[in-house]
Amino acid sequence: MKTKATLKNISETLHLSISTVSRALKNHPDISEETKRKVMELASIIEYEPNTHAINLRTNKSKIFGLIVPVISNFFYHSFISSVEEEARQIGYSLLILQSGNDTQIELDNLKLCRLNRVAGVFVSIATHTKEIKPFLKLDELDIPVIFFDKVPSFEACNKICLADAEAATLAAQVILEKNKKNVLAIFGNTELSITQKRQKAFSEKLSSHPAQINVIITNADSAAEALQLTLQFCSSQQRPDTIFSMSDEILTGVMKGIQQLRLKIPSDISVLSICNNNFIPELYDPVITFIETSGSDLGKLAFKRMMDHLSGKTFVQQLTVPSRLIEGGSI
Amino acid sequence: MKTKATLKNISETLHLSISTVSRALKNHPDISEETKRKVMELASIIEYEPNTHAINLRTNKSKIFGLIVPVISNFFYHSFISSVEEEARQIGYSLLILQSGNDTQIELDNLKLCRLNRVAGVFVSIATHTKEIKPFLKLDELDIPVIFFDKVPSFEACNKICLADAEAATLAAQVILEKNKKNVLAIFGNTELSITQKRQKAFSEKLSSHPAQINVIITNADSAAEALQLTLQFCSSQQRPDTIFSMSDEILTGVMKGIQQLRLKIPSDISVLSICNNNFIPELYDPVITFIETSGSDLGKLAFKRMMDHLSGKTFVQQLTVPSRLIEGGSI
DNA sequence: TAGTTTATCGCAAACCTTTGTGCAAATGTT
DNA sequence: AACATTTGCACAAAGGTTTGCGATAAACTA
Repeated sequence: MKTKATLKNISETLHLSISTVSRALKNHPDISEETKRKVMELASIIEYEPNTHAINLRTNKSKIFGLIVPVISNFFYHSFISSVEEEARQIGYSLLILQSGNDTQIELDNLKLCRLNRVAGVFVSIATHTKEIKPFLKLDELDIPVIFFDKVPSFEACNKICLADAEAATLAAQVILEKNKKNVLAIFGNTELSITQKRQKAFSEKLSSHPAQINVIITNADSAAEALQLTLQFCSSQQRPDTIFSMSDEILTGVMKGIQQLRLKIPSDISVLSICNNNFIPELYDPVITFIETSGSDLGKLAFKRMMDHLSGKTFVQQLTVPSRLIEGGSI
Repeated sequence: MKTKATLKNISETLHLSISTVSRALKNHPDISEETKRKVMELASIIEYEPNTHAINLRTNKSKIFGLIVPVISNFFYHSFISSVEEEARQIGYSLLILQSGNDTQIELDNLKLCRLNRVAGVFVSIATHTKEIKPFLKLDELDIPVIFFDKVPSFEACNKICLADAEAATLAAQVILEKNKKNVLAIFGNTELSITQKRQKAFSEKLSSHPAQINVIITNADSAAEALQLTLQFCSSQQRPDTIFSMSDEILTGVMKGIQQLRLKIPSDISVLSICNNNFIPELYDPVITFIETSGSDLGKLAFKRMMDHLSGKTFVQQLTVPSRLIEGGSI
């Protein structure tokens, strides 16, 4: 005789109307204390749980945030997701996690999923080649806030939470200047990525603005393997650089593998400086690598805060930036 | 005049009933070709999309899988999640990702969320101290399959997909024997974890079953930092071990940091062997670390297949194991 | 006493879709 | 021509909850 616990069920047992039961459970002032007591008691006994789907249908919303990223197997997104999940959980929301695989079509499908599920909001880091942002704006029309983070569109009127890409690179260049390094091998990422362009530009400008005579070789690597090759190539000869700068965690791993292979000692033989998302990769090595942190979890917290603002009505558009900071290790 | 695209809306425009429109869109044989054409045309024009919440309410299901893990910031769960997400996406399902933080109470909350959202199924790796599995069985009663993976309860009658924990350790011991190593420092994880116990037991048994005189030191580390300390402690003296065995990725990172610090050469000064979830950590080093793979993504694929079986009616209970295999690097 | 407020609760619509059943007209069968 | 079948569609209920409004009776005011 396991009858489903519904408002209707309770109402029939107690000879009340459905609406009265509903209001009683919500502690509505229209309902007498006596009735509330009875309703709550029975509800607790039969373990009543409101039907989420019915509520969603009624309210045309759900207590779920959509989160679309190119890949979740990535240090940065990883810490971002963790951080957002944590915050969301505390206010009773969950995360619908979707990978685009950096494929614009899948991204569109994912976006559609968010729409169909009437998610409360969407966090999205767009695929590399995504140009069309109309589909994203479409969500905004449905009252679903869209917060872009990290990989954001160039379109102005939308919410963007970014890392201080240029600033991090400038900071790195500054460290190199302060440490009085003269021969730098700088390895950046794929030249098509805007983050690469920004960092490369800022890095070069900062160094060239300085009177000191610094020899800088700028290179680009698409993967850790390529970074490894570059490291081997440029560090094998006698006049190897005194410093290697890496733009990302991934590149750093390639660089470090090369350094191990060449049996170079850090920092006596060669110095290393990198931009990283957190201390995980830098602390794998001895000495710990000095790096500029561009924190994924900080970004997550900020993005979440922005989302909350939106949900509570502060719907103005804003572009925010998470500052980066130097974390000293012993590699430079 | 942006009217919402609903069946009702279409039906009114076309002077048809809602049910006819519904059936037309589903290509029901009862509806004439002519009518279908008109309905589909209009539906396409006004971009009709069925309301997921309404369907969910009707069917008492949703096209979402719940996935509960202690933490997502973990190599293993990470690759597991990625793999399941990928498979799910291909059949039009999504993932509701929930972290328990290894806290039994939060785990219960998450479970409740899955229940309330009427997820299609749940993948769960339970928290360390979770003993009570009734709440999990409750989902089964609601026709929501529960697939336990990795950290599974000892209770018999449930679906479990595990790694071959003992087998991996046995395989490791076997490699050590084959390579004729004599002095082994073995670092396992927290002794309270069942995975530690299983691996430690299998490892010891395999080694002790062999007639060769092998000197083994079994130690335990709760973190990478502790593994680092153990490595420094046991390898500083002249009679250091000829081999270090590590039970996990995390421990391996600690060991490797110690080895770098001591400037030991691999494999001439010391050999290294580890059990790892994938090639990520082992390939960070030079030479690449030889390891026994216990693949998270393979586990994910298997768990997903099991879930699909359940959803298509093959509801028998089963315990499956993902085999582990040796991936040769150059560290032993 | 008549009119007004207050407390308590029910009615019914709305959210949108799916589906069993009923019904009329068109077609087919002898 | 009389009956049986098929075709094409509509009606209505069900799924569970929320909420504006109306209704009743008790308590209060003048």
